[in-house]
Amino acid sequence: MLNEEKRDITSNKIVKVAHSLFMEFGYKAVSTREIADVCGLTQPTLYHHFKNKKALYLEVLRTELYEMQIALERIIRRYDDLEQCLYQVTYYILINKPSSISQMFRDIEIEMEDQHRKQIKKWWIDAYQAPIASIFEKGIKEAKLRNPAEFGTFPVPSAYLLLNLISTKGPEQGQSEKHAKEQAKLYTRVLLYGMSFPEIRD
Amino acid sequence: MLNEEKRDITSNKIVKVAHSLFMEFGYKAVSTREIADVCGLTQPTLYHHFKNKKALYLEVLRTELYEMQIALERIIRRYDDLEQCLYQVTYYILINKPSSISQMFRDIEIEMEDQHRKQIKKWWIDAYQAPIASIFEKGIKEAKLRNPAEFGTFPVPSAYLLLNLISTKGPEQGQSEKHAKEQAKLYTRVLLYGMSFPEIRD
DNA sequence: TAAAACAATTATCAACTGATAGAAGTGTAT
DNA sequence: ATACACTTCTATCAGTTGATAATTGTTTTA
Repeated sequence: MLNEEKRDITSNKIVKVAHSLFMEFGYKAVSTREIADVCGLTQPTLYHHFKNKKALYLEVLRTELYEMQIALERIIRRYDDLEQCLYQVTYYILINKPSSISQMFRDIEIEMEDQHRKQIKKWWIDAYQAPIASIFEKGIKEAKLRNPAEFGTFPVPSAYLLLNLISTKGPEQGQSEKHAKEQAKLYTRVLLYGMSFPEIRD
Repeated sequence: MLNEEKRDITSNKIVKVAHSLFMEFGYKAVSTREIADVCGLTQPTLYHHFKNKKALYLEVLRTELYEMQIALERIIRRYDDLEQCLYQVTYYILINKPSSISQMFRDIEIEMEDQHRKQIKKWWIDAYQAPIASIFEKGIKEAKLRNPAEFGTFPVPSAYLLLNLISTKGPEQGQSEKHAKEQAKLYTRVLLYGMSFPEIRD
């Protein structure tokens, strides 16, 4: 095996393992030794591949957010119907991000320095905010959604409404594969149509 | 000053400080020395008032959740109208819990042992889930909300819909006092009436 | 094949973690 | 005033943290 390949393989494995650990337990709660152990490596080896723990976390975020951006843009391109599109996006995030978004926010806010935060924010906007906001923007243009000026549902805040619904995991909500479909359906329906009886809206 | 008073004062201060630190940075990221420093005490003093770090965290949760329970029950008793009640509850949580709920979930899930988790879950249900679910239950009984069997909006899942909307804080949402009112209004309206044009609902 | 480049190791570091023991100080009660 | 209870302190512990230096072994290149 070439050294170049070897390096890539190891680096990718580290990033992959670090990703799952960081997202589940948070930046501070995961030690570099834990990551190395799961990878079958010794801890100093991580420092051969990444400058320090923060650099590794940054790389985790970069790959994570880039993959999400590609996936969401593909879904949005594929589905033209507003409700269908929202459902697919919601389902994809539910399946692929088991409760990692809020953890991410905290770690970015607390553990990262300003210089990195700006870079991460850019990645975040490209990956989540912009794609999802574009769905709502289209819905508004096509007059399928309420007047944002009256209801406060501008594209970007609307994107966060959806993301908030998705991202927090309650103390007893497991995320099975079929349950995710039901949840995605519920989220999109409530977001679009609300919980009240349509007949008695004043 | 009586020794008894002194002890209570110190204990309360520790709990109060620990509360703000734990909720902002998470259980693992906050050291007992940090808590002691903010209290103007030395670290071993904490161990005179609490058996260990976990016991302190438990006490923090207990007081926090109990206060929330009292407050929510009071609000629900006061406001009879569904929308008004949801708005007030949302506003209260937004003001008093700056993004601490999701952090709490994580810490309970990850850092606590099973025996404590069950106790905490009970506190949680009494403080958040049951009161908020009761609002939706009433709305369903009064036929102000959709048929849960068709829409999936049973009282308890509905409560989590609201809590999810409230609890996650995006990467750029500050929580000023006036902004909280707008946000609370937006959340309740969207939850009840949805984002779509009422006219073109099929 | 020799040497240069590279990956991964062992050994180690200072700083920090939660936690304990025992002394010192402070207030209470007889 | 003396004895006691209680609060807080200093000193210290073993374990863990992120990080570095020097070494070993492997691969690539000349």
